[in-house]
Amino acid sequence: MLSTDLMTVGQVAQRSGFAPSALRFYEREGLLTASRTTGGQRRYERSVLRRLAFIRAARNVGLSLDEIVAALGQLPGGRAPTKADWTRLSRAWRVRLNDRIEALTALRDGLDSCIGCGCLSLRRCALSNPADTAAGLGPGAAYLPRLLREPVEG
Amino acid sequence: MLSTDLMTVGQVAQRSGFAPSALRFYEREGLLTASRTTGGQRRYERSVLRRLAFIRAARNVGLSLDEIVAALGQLPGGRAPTKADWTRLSRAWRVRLNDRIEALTALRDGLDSCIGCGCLSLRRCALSNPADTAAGLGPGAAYLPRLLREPVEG
DNA sequence: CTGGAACTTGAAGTGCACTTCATGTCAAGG
DNA sequence: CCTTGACATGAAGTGCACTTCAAGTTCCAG
Repeated sequence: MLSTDLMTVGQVAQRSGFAPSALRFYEREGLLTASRTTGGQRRYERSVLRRLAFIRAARNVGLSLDEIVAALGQLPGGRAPTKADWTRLSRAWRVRLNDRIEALTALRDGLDSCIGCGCLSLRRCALSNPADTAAGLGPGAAYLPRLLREPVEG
Repeated sequence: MLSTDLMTVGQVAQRSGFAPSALRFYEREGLLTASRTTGGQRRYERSVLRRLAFIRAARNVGLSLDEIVAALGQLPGGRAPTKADWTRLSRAWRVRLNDRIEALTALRDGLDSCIGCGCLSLRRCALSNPADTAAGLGPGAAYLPRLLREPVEG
């Protein structure tokens, strides 16, 4: 057992569920920091687990690592996030989640109505046929929830 | 105007919202077929638009191209899908969508309870700490496909 | 003090879904 | 016929998020 409460990569990996290679990668990318032993090995404070939980939650919400770096940057350096910090982030995430849920639900309901209407040709239903009915509205077309459409040129 | 109802890549691209390079890529990957002019240029039948709509819908549901190839393979060659074909596919998709919706909803509710409970440490709440309870889910827990991870607006 | 697991690094590899590039050919309006 | 924009090809590149590899070093229980 280690003499301090510092953790090795292996321990952090086990406790966080991230692979050691991911932890090193995150450090290179500026998402994590770690102190070093005289021999050069990483030693993590326990707070890194919170940070990793934060990172995982953010990934689950759909943020890219760049966005997470930005979000972490908004939490004033070093110190634990205040309730205000957390609330602000949470609110932004909540919006994202709601958008996604809404988009997926719309898609699912479209699918249901497709089954219901029995449109065999896949020609009329909104789910399968965005291009023809809405060609004038631009690529990717209309009925598909905006969030679920590809970022095609505008 | 072309003498037949066949379409060029450019036209299909414009009508479908997929880039020409994507259409060529899809052909290489076996998702599409096209006839050729004597000069070797691709000519698409109009049905390709249905197929592309199908592909887009499948992508929106979160299927990989490999999965889409498999799904398309289940539609007996050439002929239009029967109601049974469509129902079977739809059911599978519906399950996927429900899983996603459920996961996101759980995440959002976790977020809500985080705000509500004011847990500043990010230590106990379900949102920030899935790792301990779900480390077995694998690295990064990237259950959100790239399609669902769009940049934050605003 | 020692053996071996765990750690270090930079570079390269992986997988997905495409896009871009270089170079050359085709099609159709004027 | 000629020009020009659209099309063809294979190879290589992109971006994300990591993982794997090779070769060497460190830590610490026994």
